[in-house]
Amino acid sequence: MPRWEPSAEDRLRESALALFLERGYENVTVTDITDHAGLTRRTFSRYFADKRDVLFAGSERLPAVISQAVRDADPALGPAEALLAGLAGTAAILAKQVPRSPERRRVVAGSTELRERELGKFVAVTDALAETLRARGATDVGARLLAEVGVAVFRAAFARWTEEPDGADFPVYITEAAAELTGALAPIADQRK
Amino acid sequence: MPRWEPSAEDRLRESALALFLERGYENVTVTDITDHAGLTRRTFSRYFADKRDVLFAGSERLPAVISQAVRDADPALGPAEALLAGLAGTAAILAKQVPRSPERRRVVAGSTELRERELGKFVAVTDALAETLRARGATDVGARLLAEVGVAVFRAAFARWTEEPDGADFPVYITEAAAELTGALAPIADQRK
DNA sequence: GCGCGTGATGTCTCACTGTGTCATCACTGC
DNA sequence: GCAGTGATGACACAGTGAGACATCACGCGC
Repeated sequence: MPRWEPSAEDRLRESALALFLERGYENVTVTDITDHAGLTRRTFSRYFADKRDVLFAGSERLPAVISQAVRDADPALGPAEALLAGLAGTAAILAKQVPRSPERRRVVAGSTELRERELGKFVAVTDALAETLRARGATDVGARLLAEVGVAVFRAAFARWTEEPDGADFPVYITEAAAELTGALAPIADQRK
Repeated sequence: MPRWEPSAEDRLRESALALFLERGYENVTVTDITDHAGLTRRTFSRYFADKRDVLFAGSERLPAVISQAVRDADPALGPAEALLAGLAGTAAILAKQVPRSPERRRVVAGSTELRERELGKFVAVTDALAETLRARGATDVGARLLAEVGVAVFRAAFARWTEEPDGADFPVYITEAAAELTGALAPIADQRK
């Protein structure tokens, strides 16, 4: 229930993104952001755990969303197939819901600190996915590795999608990346039997 | 060429690890570390970029070491096979060279901040590996994904190796993890053709 | 043997971050 | 109206990372 100027949180996020794009993440202080938004540093801390966090709004929901999608996949599918279906489904939703993805991506790519944080967010996704895949019958180590591969595929697809603004839909990139990976892994897989 | 008490850098690392193990990473300040080592905070900054860095000595060499191992693999091997061979080879060397791995691992596992930093280090490995795999004939996207999978396999193997002190050799865990992964991916791979 | 330069370390200082505590203000419901 | 509640501001403090400069120990040439 916002009372003052609407939605301090959104204003902070907007200001942050704008300033980061303009000067680069490292050259912007929290005070710069709050001044720009007409608020104080203390208020910033109430909405975001730290300076990096202002760029990762809603990411705490991603693990639940993705694993739910995998859980909801056709029960006849094995773990790996369910994983792919779930990723593609999530990508379709995400592509519409998350605004400013390309801008955010550019800022994150420009700072080691931010890339580290992003990786941390994906670890949460990996953990949740591994748990879900175990529940769908994968072995312990297999579930972990499958989850890790799934996240890698997701990130590769996400990168291409944001880099090609007028390219294909997000889910298309997912199946493409997965095909490319299994192709590259085929020599090892075949030798296995 | 150190002149005073031998090797300030090593003393700082030792002190840091000891204190982190004793009280936990978050509850130790840089001043605590330097006091313990008989040095000053300013000197700490000269050896390490930040507080986390004191736990990641030598990690900047890892990308070069691993990619060199992949480059050195039998030229007859394809990218994926060379990757596995290189990882196993590096693991064998690493297992002997890096001291205190289990302790370090325990500390890192106890702090989100440190886990993030570790992920960042592995990104450098992934980048170097992707470049090497491209040189060995993998496609752009395929090289990236293969590298990512390689790092995942490496980390899974590393985790098991440090968790089972009297278990098998590090390289054994690598081939085990790779086999498990290709097994889990088989359904997708088969459907591909 | 001696001073000199070089490099490692210490001292001092400052900007920035993250956080606790308390005051203040705007709106809600009575 | 008026008390209460919740968002925001003001102030303070510990911790970090970094610049500028002083200082000290060693190795070398004379």
